Amino acid sequence: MRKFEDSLPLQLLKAREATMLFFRPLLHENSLTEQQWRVLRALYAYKEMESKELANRCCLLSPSLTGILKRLEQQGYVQRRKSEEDQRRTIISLTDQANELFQKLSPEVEARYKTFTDRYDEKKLKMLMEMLKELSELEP
Amino acid sequence: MRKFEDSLPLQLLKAREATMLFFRPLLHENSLTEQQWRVLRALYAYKEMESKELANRCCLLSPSLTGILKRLEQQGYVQRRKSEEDQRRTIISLTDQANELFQKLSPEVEARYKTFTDRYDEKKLKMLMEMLKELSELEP
DNA sequence: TAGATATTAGTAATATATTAAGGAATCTGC
DNA sequence: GCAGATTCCTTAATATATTACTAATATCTA
Repeated sequence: MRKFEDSLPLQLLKAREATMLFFRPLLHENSLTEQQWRVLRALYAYKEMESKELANRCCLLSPSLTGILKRLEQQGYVQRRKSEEDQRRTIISLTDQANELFQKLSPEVEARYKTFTDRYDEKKLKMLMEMLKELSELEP
Repeated sequence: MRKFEDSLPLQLLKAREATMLFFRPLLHENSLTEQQWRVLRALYAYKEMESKELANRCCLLSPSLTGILKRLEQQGYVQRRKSEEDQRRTIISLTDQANELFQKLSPEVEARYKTFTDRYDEKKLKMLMEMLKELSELEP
């Protein structure tokens, strides 16, 4: 078997961890988990979404999303309503409070992104993103 | 702020998920979680290790490792002993039963790895691994 | 249109992730 | 030698991950 360190899933995990070190402190200062932030960002980009689409975009399973949304709702960041056409579907959107949070955090997020790209060349980053995208589209 | 899909942590997560789709069914057939398998592989590669080193290599935090080791011990795959020199340290190693598991699983793991490299060019994979390694060595 | 099937969100149970805090063993400076 | 700091592992509490299952609704088919 290949060497332990040559495991691709392990290296992806380590790379992700190293990247998050740049951003996690900022989230933590604002009492947000990584997953909560992912959900908020997706909703900020797409305005409103059904639960299932949100889970797919955020790479979350629906039982996880259920709990995350419950807590985000308690914190006043998201709201839910039932779809008119299909009563099974729930449509989720951001509150004004969440939009205000984005106004407040965006500059700092970008600043930390710059700190990151100061250390990891942007051209290399772009190439990496393309390779990752291709990888993520594979199917067994 | 950048587009939601341009988030590097998200793409790393998706790439990892896509990769695991090749291997997870095999682990599941053998009642192993991803993390349990990571620990077993590390121990297989390094024979025996202290708890702390094991956690570092596997990218796990020690409270998680405590539970994982407890369950692996119950399943008969690992054994623990106290270090002679330093009574705080626990040294972990594989049982014979775990080594037998590797004999049984190795061929199938390699087969699935080949299925993977049939779809994702090995030269590209090598380049990707190098970029990931560089990324994982960054510090904020 | 009744009845089978599929889809969506959610619940339940267990495993892991994360932060904080704990006890025991070791080290350090004095 | 010893008080205080440090290190290692563990527990506690909460959040998330994963699989299996359920309830409600929607769709399809005979």
